[in-house]
Amino acid sequence: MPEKIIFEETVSYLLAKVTTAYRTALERHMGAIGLHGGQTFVLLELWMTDGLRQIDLARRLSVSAPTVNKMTKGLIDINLVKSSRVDEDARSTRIFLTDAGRAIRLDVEKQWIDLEDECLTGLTETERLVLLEVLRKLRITYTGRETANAE
Amino acid sequence: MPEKIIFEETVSYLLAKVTTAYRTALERHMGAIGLHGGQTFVLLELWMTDGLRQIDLARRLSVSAPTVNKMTKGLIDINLVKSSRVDEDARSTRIFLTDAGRAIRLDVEKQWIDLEDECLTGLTETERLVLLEVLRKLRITYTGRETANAE
DNA sequence: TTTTTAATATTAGCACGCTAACAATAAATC
DNA sequence: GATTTATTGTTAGCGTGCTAATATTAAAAA
Repeated sequence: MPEKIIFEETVSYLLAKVTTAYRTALERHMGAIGLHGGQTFVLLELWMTDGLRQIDLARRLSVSAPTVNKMTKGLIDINLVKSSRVDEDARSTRIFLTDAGRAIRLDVEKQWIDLEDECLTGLTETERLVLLEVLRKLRITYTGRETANAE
Repeated sequence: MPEKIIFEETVSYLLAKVTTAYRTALERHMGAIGLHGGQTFVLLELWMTDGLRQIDLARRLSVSAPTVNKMTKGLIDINLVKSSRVDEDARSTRIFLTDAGRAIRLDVEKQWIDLEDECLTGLTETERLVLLEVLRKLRITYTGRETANAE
């Protein structure tokens, strides 16, 4: 007999519900300081390593090249980042932070703390630690990568 | 002294990485049977309660009215669902499953089992149970609702 | 050296999330 | 009954993810 699957009781189902809701919360928090969700993660990478090429960002963020292209365009439009062609390779452009791009870090950190507090509401410390570990595993499962700093 | 926040070690950061990757995995699995991620969840609701209005779907799925409008249009285009105006209220339309819309359930269940298996790769049974509980809590935190069957 | 292949950025177009704005209808209020 | 308010669906437009296709340039192979 084929076992009847109950969608609502699967991890995948709940994960889908949470992912949608979480992205909305992220947009709300970052929108408060004039940023969008995806743009925030580009800035995070540039704060670690300024002057990355689009292809580098795509690899570190685990997103496609066109997605990076749009996100950096958005950041250029609001003057947080600028793009420079380099002599070494006429194909690629390097993305550099502007002064404003460096300065907004404090605001992002403040919002991030709020976002994290909201996220942890109702979770015990044990649940938080297990969740961290499980999310790391899920990240590897889906992206095949543990950290952003990969070649 | 302001504590230095390490984004990569927050739940929010990992959640963001996993959400993006998970949505891609969902698209891949459902794409294999000609569906998109969002459409799948509309079907799930209609399998439970056929003939819902768009506003009902929006509430149960915790998404906006325009989003439901687009997703149902997509389902109508591929003939899994049809929309009927009702006498009782000239504003609203009710969404009904077609025969194909009922029939595709078996394919979705099959894909869903694969999706769930992939998701659970590398997790222990304890981690799975804690994850389920935590995801339920996160869902409430972000949507203020525990189940889909809310008014 | 010439040709082929690979790498990088970009454009077009789709799904799915959102908000804002609008039309039509129903319900409530005066 | 007439007016106001609320509900429902829809359109327009944007960000963020994707794939496919294209131009340009670099690297490899012939």
